[in-house]
Amino acid sequence: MGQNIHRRATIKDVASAAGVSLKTVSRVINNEAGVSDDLVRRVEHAVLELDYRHNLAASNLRRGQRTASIGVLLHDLGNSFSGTLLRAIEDQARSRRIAVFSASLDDEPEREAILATDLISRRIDGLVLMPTGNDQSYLLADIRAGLAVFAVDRPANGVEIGTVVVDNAGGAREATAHLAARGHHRIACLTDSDSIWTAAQRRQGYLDGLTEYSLPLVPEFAVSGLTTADQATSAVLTMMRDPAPPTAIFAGRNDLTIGAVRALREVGKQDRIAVVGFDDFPTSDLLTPAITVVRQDVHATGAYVANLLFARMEGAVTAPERVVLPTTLVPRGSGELLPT
Amino acid sequence: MGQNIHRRATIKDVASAAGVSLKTVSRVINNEAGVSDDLVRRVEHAVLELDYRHNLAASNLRRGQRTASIGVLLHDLGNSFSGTLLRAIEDQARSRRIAVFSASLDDEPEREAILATDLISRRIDGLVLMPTGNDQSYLLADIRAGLAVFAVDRPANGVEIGTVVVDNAGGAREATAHLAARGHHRIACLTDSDSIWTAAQRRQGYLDGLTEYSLPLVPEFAVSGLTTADQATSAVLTMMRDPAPPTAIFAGRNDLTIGAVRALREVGKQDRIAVVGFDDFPTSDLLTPAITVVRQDVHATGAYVANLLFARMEGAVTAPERVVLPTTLVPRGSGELLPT
DNA sequence: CTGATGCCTGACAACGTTGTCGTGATAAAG
DNA sequence: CTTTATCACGACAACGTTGTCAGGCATCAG
Repeated sequence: MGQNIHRRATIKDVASAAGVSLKTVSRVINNEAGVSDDLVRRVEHAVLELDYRHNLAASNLRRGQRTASIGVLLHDLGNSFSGTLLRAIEDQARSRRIAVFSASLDDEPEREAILATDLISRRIDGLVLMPTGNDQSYLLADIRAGLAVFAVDRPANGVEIGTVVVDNAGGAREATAHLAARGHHRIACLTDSDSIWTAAQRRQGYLDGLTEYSLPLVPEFAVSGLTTADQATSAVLTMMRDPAPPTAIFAGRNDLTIGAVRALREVGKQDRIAVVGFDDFPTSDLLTPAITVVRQDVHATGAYVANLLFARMEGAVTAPERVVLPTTLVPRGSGELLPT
Repeated sequence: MGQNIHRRATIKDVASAAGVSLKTVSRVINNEAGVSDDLVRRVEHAVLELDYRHNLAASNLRRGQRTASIGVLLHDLGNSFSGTLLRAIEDQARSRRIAVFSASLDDEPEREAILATDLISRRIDGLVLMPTGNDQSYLLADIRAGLAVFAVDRPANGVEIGTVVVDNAGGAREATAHLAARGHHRIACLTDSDSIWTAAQRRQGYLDGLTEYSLPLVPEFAVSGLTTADQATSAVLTMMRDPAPPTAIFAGRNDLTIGAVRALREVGKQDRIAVVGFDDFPTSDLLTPAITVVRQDVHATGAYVANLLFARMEGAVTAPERVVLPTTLVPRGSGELLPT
């Protein structure tokens, strides 16, 4: 039943307790054939007796190569987007008994490099990365050494790696067109900093939508650099003071959508200004009006990239390609309000 | 600049490239004093030349003991509760350069044991666990061997370990009292299965609240075993068909709250039936009426348990105790509706 | 010039495990 | 009864790293 010593039992301890050699214990632990039933029993008994726990690090060292672990570096594990991605990847990892290291990058390139190299020191077999810096070439040598790396949500730079993204520009274009088709001429656009690839793509899609309907771009209504819901709220409040304010808003991320809705509530215009948001959120159907969104299937994205990763880890040789998953516009009310 | 070989460089390779001994390379890598500037330069050059990456597994094996990694086993990394906990723990880990393994348990005891022992094989130094099974005694030997373990959100069984929970019963009691104080006599209660500790605690708090106001328990209104929002919706719809339906609802988890709100919308009673939910959610202020909730500070909980864990890992010796963090009732409207 | 002192450096063993190979015993075949 | 094949088991080295210790060299005091 274990003793009070602090040192953990090793196969050496198990071996002497069972009166066999190291190698025999190793064989029993790894379910190798060719050990008599009697010895198997004695070893198993000693294992329980000494609370022996296999040391995977030592095993991996000796066996070389694989550690059956991967790293997942995303924007912020606390938000539902990254959380859902992580969960989807984890589900694929579980069935293969692969352990998952995860961490948040918070859009800090330096952190990305530190965390990635730390994980590489731990000899992860694979890495799913939501690139933050504009240079991932530090991964080159490790990729050559056999590390499987895939980018998700955004492309990487300086390395040719497989990438899974959604059709940000297409979804944003569709959202904008959806509004324009209903007669809106002054459509605002809220996005995060252009240095964030998804934000830039969505803004571009918005511009495409305007072009498609021959609508002029009103620079004051196309605000980028919005990081938080609160910033979106004040941006919208500012616009609403314009003599000819927008009659519709395209919000480039769910927190910005929420910020925009708060602003419209504040000025009592939530039933008159149309809103389409990029990215769904749990209670979007419960707001009044319910929020029309461009939905991306985050879980599917995670599952997709995980499958690519594990296939590569299991030996598949594929050229690095960019997979673009589709988005879906979900009309719920807010996006179907007509201009007043 | 690296070659096309697949084998990774080891300090041995670096040593021969730099024309020094293994040990000197090791010294340079670990920033140990007592190496001449000339050799340091030569070694550093060889390190870059060969794309050498330190092998932490081998290092840990030799150094014994610590791996500077922890495990975090929570209910579901994809939901915001677990996600926020993970993020809070990760933030504490980061500053200590500790890597985090994480996984979801989905309330499956078997999975808990498998994942925990897998992580122990990898010699994690610490573990934060949201216990799922009713027996965590399998951790006993590892705790004796020095593994730091803390439970979060729910207590563990079969082991005496430090635990951080919120005042589920107190918060639920307060919510119920809040409604009763406004004249509600028929208050419904929606909770998950009693086998889930938090659910049972919240139900108990509800019962305490009824007792405090000398209200009778109407069994049909106190529904447990609700797992999903949809189940909450249908439970509420059923109640609403009662000749004397509840005038207020206490929902024991945020998804159940959302399910209840959907049901009330469906029967057009969202402005007449009061609702208080346990656990806040992002848009609770944007619904009409805005939802009154009992809030727990999930990030603080995670930070708290992480600090306990790291303090223990750094040598603090503390008796296993249960920390109960407070909850806050946030009135927003739905909980202040008066009985009709 | 000798001995002591200090600084660099490297040889070696060890961490816990497993692959390789050899040994002895037993069984099957001649 | 001898030869060969088969089987169970163990000795040993190695995975990549670092702690220990000893040796070489230069410096400095006597």
